[in-house]
Amino acid sequence: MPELPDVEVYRRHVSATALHKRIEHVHVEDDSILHDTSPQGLGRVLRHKSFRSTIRHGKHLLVAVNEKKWLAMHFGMTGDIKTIHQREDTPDHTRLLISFDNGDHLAYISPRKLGQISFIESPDKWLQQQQLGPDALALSEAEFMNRAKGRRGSVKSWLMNQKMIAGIGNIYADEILFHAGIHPRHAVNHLDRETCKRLYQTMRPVLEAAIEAHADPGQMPSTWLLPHRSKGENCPACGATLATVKVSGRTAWYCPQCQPS
DNA sequence: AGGACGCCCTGTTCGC
DNA sequence: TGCGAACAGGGCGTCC
Repeated sequence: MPELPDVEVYRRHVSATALHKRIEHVHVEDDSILHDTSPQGLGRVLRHKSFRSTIRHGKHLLVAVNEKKWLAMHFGMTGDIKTIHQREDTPDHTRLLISFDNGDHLAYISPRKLGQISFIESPDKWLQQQQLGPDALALSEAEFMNRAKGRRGSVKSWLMNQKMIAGIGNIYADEILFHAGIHPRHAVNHLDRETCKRLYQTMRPVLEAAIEAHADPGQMPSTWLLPHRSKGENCPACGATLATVKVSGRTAWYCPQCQPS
């Protein structure tokens, strides 16, 4: 689930429920999710401290312990963040459980263990090292156009390339292209200026509306592609049967009528 | 440079 | 219905 809108929902949740509380226990259920740290290292840094603030960049959630220590969380293809109250059962696939002194716990959930957690010292420096592009919601039209310039390859793989723009994955790339009326395989460098602008101007409202819907497909408008991406379903705009094509090794859902190649 | 592929994992869905 | 195959909202490395 975790693309930009999902991670923004997690960020807001952490920000609203997990800041300024004393951390009592840190339990690592599966250390394969740890990157460049250990259960001991994690405990040493977090125990008896509290979280101060949060930042989201693309699909990454960063939580500050102090200016020089940030917990960086990534979720892979499946993941979630939940608050557990008191003695409630911890959710399945909880890989990290952080317990606060008020009895609440923050659970980092990663069913397929494709997520990763690490410590970083400087968000700015780290984002640069990771070569992540600007966050999709913090990107100007001019820079968007600029980044598209001279790129070869399909528009969908360009949108999903985190070094170009951070935050867009398979689902929202499809959603944005659907609303912009662009075929996922269309070459980026063949998009005319107007179409490229339309793509930019579609990206932000789609991501923002998805956040408003709490990144929950059930709360998204039925005019969206997202609730319809399965075999035999019809385009919510024109009724044509939806089609799929492989792009960057992932399945792209699109409407052959509304998004001609 | 960018596409195709395999891989890391495990739970769910698909198709015979 | 049952079972193995294919697939799933990410990203990395390798080969071409």
